[in-house]
Amino acid sequence: MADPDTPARRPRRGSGAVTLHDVAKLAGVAPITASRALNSPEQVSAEVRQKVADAVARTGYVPNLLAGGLASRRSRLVAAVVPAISGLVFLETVQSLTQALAERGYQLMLGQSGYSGSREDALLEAIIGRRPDGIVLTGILHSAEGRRRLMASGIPLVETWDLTPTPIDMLVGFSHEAVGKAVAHFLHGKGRQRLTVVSGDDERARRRSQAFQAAAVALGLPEPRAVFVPAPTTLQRGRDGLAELLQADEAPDAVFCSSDLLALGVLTEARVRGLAVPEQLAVVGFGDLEFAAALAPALTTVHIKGAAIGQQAAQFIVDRAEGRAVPQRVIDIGFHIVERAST
Amino acid sequence: MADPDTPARRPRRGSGAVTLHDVAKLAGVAPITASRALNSPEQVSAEVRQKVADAVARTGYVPNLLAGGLASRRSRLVAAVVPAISGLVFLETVQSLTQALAERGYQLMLGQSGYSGSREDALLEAIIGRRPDGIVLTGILHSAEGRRRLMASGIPLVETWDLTPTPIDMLVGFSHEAVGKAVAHFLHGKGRQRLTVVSGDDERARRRSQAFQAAAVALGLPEPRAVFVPAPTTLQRGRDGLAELLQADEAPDAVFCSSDLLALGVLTEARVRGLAVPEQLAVVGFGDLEFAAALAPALTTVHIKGAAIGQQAAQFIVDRAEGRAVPQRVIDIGFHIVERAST
DNA sequence: GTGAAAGCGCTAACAC
DNA sequence: GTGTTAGCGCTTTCAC
Repeated sequence: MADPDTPARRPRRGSGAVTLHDVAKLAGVAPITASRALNSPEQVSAEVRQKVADAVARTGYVPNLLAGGLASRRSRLVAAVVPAISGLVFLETVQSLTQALAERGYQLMLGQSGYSGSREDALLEAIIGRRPDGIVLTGILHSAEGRRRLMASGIPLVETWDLTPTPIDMLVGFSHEAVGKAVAHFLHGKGRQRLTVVSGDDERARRRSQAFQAAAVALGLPEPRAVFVPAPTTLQRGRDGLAELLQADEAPDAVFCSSDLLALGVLTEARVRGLAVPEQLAVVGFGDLEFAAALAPALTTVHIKGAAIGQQAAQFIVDRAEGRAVPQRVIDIGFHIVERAST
Repeated sequence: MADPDTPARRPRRGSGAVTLHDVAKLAGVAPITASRALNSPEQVSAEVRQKVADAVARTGYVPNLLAGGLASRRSRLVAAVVPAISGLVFLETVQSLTQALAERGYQLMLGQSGYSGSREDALLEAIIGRRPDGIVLTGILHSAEGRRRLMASGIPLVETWDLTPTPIDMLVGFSHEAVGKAVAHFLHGKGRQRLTVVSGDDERARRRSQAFQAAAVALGLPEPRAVFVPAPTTLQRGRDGLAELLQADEAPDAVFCSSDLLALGVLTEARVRGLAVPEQLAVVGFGDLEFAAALAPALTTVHIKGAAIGQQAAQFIVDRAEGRAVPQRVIDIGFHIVERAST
């Protein structure tokens, strides 16, 4: 029973899903009115609001955000890039970011760049191509080309977990150098003399370790020996790290670990070897993951407000996306050493 | 210097970004030809391919995937829903899923439903609205309404980490009941008599625990006492759990924990109390996270091939998205008990 | 192998 | 407060 007016050219058929058009027809209004009833209800009469709501409920309409994003140039999508979620340190940040964004009606897209940065370019293309309302970068961006593309894209960008001297756009982080220095001073203040480091070999962990070593030397201590293990850090690598440190002539009396997981490994290895913590060996971690406080002995560690970083990053991006001014574009969120039984 | 032909009506200006149109003009071809040069190069002459590639490089063109997705009805986006990434058990799955999808040109969108399921509806709307090419569900979907919407959306769906009798669409998982039963048999085989459980209170952990209890009874053992702690599980809750179990008249000689983190807590508490593992107390975890093997004593635990689950889920969705048949829609990936020093 | 036309489903811009 | 029109940037369909 073909319509006699049907043109010869076969029209492109839609996906079959309910569209705003269908809702509008059912509600007896124009599509744009239905759109307003859903997106800016205050612009529309209570009666229309009700009719549209009914039509939505009856049809099971779900707005097509691809179409909406294309038309409005607001995707309500935010991309986050982390080296690898299995690193654990960023988990809290990702979690709070997801949540803070969800509360404001935005969705998180997660990308993993890997610690090496090989897939970085493809990842950036996939991200920029989706025209997210913002990008959150956690950990360094390896390629200069990548930085250029991001700047060229004009998408609001937040760098986190670091305090670079030349931020691309916005930034919420802390100084890794300051962390290294603070831990050296802390251990020195505890009377420790033979400091050492077990660290992941990623760039920021290295910077903490180097600052730690430099500060120790500045305090008149011998230069701390350092063992670097491949990132991401694991318990096993912490055990291996301590084992390696113990091969030297002089036994260390303190270890600074670049992650709590490494520190747990060091604690484990020390226990197995009958090395008393903190009496013979002080152990300091980094991250203050949940388990740090519950270990026995409880782990002294550097606390980073990961949740606050995520929330602030969300705030930055949503403010920008909604056209609000962002006066303060760089925030040093700081850190603090949580002293527990392991030192 | 206004163009005299400019109509009175102000035209809607674009985002200012480079479009396929610009690339095509620069390459001296029609937009559709430029599109083909990028998306199906084999349909186009080498010469055109080169000219388009040059134009892309010169302009820094990044395809707008929102527009492409709207027109082609393929978003190259896959959504994953987990209760909370901080739960750790799903990390490996999410990681491998992200990676497997990225290799095939798809991007992962991550949603967290929370263990309670309160935000679930809003999350589903945000997901379905983006017309992903697939959805991966990890952990149960709480609301029946949610299930209905997902089915109605027609989006390929993979349920994971479980083996429900009535899958919505595709499924890759294992039986939690079988896990509980296997662990009970394992401990019984080791000669343990007074079995107990420390479990998260989420639905699947409960099912493992109940199957564990039922199997113990079937083996002629007394019914294992169970302590349930709020999900997500943590080290501290493992410590608390064991403390509570030890208050009873008869001390347990085995604990089955619903996660490795809980097990680490139990190990820690046992050590603090001078309870020898495995001599006085056998401990079994669940998940086989990286640290399980490196602990002292090394943790016996249930290994789940989280990475394989992620890869298979990716395979399922990509196959469907690209129109390939998926003959086997339900895969039991199994599990196995990794025996280590803690039992 | 290449192109013209017509949308995908939505919203910005302008009327009334 | 509501409607009309014209796109957003891309790809499908059909034609050559």
